Amino acid sequence: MAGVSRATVSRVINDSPKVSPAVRATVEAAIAQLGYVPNRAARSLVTRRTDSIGLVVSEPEALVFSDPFFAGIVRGVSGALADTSMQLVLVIAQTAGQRKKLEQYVLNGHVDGVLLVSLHGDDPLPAGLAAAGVPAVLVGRPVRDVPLTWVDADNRGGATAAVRHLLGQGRRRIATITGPQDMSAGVDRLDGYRDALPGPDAALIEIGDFSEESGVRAMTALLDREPGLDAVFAASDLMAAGALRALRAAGRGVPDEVAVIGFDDSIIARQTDPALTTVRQPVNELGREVTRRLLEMIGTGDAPAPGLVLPTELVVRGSA
Amino acid sequence: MAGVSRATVSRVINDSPKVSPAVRATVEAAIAQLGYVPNRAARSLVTRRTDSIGLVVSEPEALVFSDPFFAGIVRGVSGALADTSMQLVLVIAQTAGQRKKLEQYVLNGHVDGVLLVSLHGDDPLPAGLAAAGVPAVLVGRPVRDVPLTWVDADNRGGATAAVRHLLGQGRRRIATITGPQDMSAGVDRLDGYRDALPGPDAALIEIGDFSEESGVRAMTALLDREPGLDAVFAASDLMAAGALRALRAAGRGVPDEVAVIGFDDSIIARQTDPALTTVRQPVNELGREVTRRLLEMIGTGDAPAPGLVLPTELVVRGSA
DNA sequence: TTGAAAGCGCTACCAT
DNA sequence: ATGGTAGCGCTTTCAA
Repeated sequence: MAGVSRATVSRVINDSPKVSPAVRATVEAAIAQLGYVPNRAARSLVTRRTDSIGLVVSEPEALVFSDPFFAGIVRGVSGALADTSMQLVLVIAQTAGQRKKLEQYVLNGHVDGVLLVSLHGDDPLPAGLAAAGVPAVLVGRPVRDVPLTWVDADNRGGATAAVRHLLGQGRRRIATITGPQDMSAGVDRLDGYRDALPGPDAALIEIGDFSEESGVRAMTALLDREPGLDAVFAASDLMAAGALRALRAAGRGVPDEVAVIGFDDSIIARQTDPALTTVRQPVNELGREVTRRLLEMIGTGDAPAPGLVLPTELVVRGSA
Repeated sequence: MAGVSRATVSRVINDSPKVSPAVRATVEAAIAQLGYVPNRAARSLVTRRTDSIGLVVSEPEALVFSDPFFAGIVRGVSGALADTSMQLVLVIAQTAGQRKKLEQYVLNGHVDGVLLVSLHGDDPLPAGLAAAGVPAVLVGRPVRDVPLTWVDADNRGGATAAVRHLLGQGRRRIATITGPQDMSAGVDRLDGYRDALPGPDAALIEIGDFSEESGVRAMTALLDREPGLDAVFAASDLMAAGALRALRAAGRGVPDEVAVIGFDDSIIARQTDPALTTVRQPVNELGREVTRRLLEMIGTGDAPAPGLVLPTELVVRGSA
């Protein structure tokens, strides 16, 4: 229609500098009129790029999706991808079989790069990706050392700020309900708690899994063991909500008798009674930043930059 | 490696019946040993299929992601896709420009089929897809008639059940906070309310947008207009939570003075004080079923089956 | 600055 | 039941 060769059309589409302005205009007009859209598969076949990135959630628990954290990440990622021609492929593996397929899929160049979310310490995927040279960025600091970039919220600092807030209110027996210790978010938030409390008491630490039920269980155990506690820092809002419930069941007043702080500033933090004092993470920025890094890696093929920690912020509400 | 031609390998991979068992075994062994995975782009180029479906969220509000409803859908969809070779592509369009790109993307065969979520009445996309013959299934009944299949929860029945529950408790001035009236979930839940209340009073109806803030606003307006109301049915848990807050601010006791029922049975329903009586939707099944339908349409190219309504269930907690 | 043509890896048709 | 091979739509040399 434009009276030029396929090669020229291709150059126009790919913004090649060596096309005369006149020809470019003609071709663009033809493209517009025909509503022509390049065939992705054909292009992909020759360029060996797929123009898509995978958001990989390799997590046995179905929990992740309901998690506001994940929702924020998706929003950030998709926002950063919006004015790109990149597509977002959601790759989810819950069973062992699916994880195997996932690995093959990702390692075989079906996506140009990978964003890894909700990593557990024993997951072999990051190392595999790094070894295979697949561009990949982690959402959250890896527990074990991996030659991949990552972006994380300042979990440790946020936890410390939370505990200091409790100390500042005169609380002296401050317990904590941790996240899973095979995830950096779990480890770091516990480390932050320890930072603020020199010589912490092991009896004041109970391990949870971020879920509300685990919060109930942990709080119950803590009250049993340490009836004199006057505050608790939970490593997730969900666990804090569970703790609230257990405290109510035990007849303890919040925040008078026991102060409670959560983590995430998720939507439930404002619904509990009293509303949760909590630590906000910049989830959107996190999603944006991991995407930016991944796109850069894909573009330049460059070595991974060092990890980046984004600041967290204490949000004070009624529970502490 | 197997000592056969590419054609035979292709037949093995595509489960062609005309391959001798012996050869098939040899080829499969070679495939396993080489870790060979077919190139998706090349295959796509010749088959004109992409082996991926799009989950299209064409919604100006960022709200959707935080919505537990959406999370459940994603889980259902990805579950139904798990033992398939289909990939899930998340297509999100928030701005007008993105919506335009989305339309082109989808209409140009970049996915084999489309799942549409969170549809507003004025969205031209469903009709466009139907006209273009792109397999598509709607999550939720369309407001305007569209020649596409859909699967929805029984919003109307659920709302009726909720209001009947209130009537059964002796409530007589039952107000409602509706969802947006350009979405079927908003319309149907209002219709269900009307079904249970012969000759409803327009003063008892206030329109919201599913968000918590709109719940606060609507409840405040209702109290202002109808101080004598003794119950309110909100078309979402978020709005119910907002209503709870407004009621507390107004000094009304829940459920004694005013009973409250929400919709969705989302995670916040158990966190509010009192916990929300609400209507549960089978989100997971919804996701599964739309996916099943889409896969069938893609497979057979068949005409759309009639819409399907999945039952909802009243979950009684403290607020009513 | 433009065009001709080779091939990307696969499937599907036609032979055998 | 198997192999040979054309060709899917595009990008990218290489020539002109």
